[in-house]
Amino acid sequence: MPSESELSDELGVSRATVRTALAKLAANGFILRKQGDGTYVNLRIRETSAQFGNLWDLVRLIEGNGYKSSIQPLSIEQRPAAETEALALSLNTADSLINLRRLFFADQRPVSLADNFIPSALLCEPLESIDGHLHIRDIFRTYFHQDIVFIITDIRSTIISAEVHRFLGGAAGRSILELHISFYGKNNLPLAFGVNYFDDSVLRLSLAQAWN
Amino acid sequence: MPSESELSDELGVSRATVRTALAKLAANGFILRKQGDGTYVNLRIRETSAQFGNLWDLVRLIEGNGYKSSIQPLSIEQRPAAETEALALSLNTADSLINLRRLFFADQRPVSLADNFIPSALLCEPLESIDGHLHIRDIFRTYFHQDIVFIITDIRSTIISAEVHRFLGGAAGRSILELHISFYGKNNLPLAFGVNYFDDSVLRLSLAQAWN
DNA sequence: AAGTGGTCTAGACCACGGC
DNA sequence: CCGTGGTCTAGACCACTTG
Repeated sequence: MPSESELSDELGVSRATVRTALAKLAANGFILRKQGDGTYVNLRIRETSAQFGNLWDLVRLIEGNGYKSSIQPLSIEQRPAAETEALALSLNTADSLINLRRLFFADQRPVSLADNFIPSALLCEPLESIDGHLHIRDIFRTYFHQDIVFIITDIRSTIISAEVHRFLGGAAGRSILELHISFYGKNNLPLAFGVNYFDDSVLRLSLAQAWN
Repeated sequence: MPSESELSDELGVSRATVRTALAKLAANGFILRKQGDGTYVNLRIRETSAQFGNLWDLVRLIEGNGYKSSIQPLSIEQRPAAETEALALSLNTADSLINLRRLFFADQRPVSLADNFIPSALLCEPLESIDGHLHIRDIFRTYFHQDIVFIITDIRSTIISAEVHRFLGGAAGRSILELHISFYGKNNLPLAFGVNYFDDSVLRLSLAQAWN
């Protein structure tokens, strides 16, 4: 690629501006930079399905693989928290939580069963008004008046359970990815905990990383 | 956290310098920033085992989980490439490649079997001189005179095979993570292809991401 | 030696959030 | 309204790679 000075001349902006733009491209793996050498285009980036910014955003991941995404809400229930759920959400056992269960499709094919657990105490609108088709980000904005600031994801491997198999289909007893996602808002407040059963035989989860 | 202006005053540097430093912290999830609001410390970052820069760097991942890492070389062989291997490395079928097989330990416990495939044509030193205890980065520097510039990783889930089970132990028939890693050098040149069988019951693979 | 990206300064204005 | 981070300018020097 042209050097920073060439770009700033051609585009009529300062070199600092060019640098911030190139830094964003480099952070997502689109270009590779080396001091004293130059800036190079990553020709393999199209072989990946995710970038760091959108990782674990199922909708973008499905569409990054070239499919059309859709969400089917399965159930929205309110019930007392089990011990592990309470722990993840900093709740007391038996505090009320909302369990939102949804199925994500790539084209017409189910690729992920997502279970989300949210403390009932955070709800600002009637439970019945929740639209399960929305992106989790918009669900929090609209019905909980909270912004998701960051998430922490655990990646695990598991054998598909009979219950999950009912929704995802395919071979029984095969292994799938299990992503445990903790959602946090401002002040490091736990907003939700999610378990995603993710069929990696349908959807590739791949990403590029610069090394060193 | 203090604002950018406060930091630049207190530290006696320009605001631009403060910004580049904070940007690096934010990219790795250590701090969270919001325009018009402020900069906040991510109190949960210690619960993660990986940052974006060191993801899929097994040595750092093992030590990030609090273990001591060690590498046991199992075998270094030279043989013709099978079809899938040739495809991944842009070789012709039956071109010679080097198969480096190693076992990674966390403390004394095996956590990952790593198979790496490298075109023989890239080798610059005698095959026998290769030290299998080294980091893959140093193996390429020393024996192939190449720098790894970026990698692309596929994350999959699989049932542990009898062969892998011999090395990793644990319950037979359980599911593990299978990471397919392509290593690239300058000019988007494929340097190597690796398959990592990764026991996620021993080592947590978790990371933080800012959202939006 | 020449050119690259990396770091840095000392200013300026803008978009956004909270009060 | 004020303070925050986001963007931008027009310079400067340094560290590194390559021919």
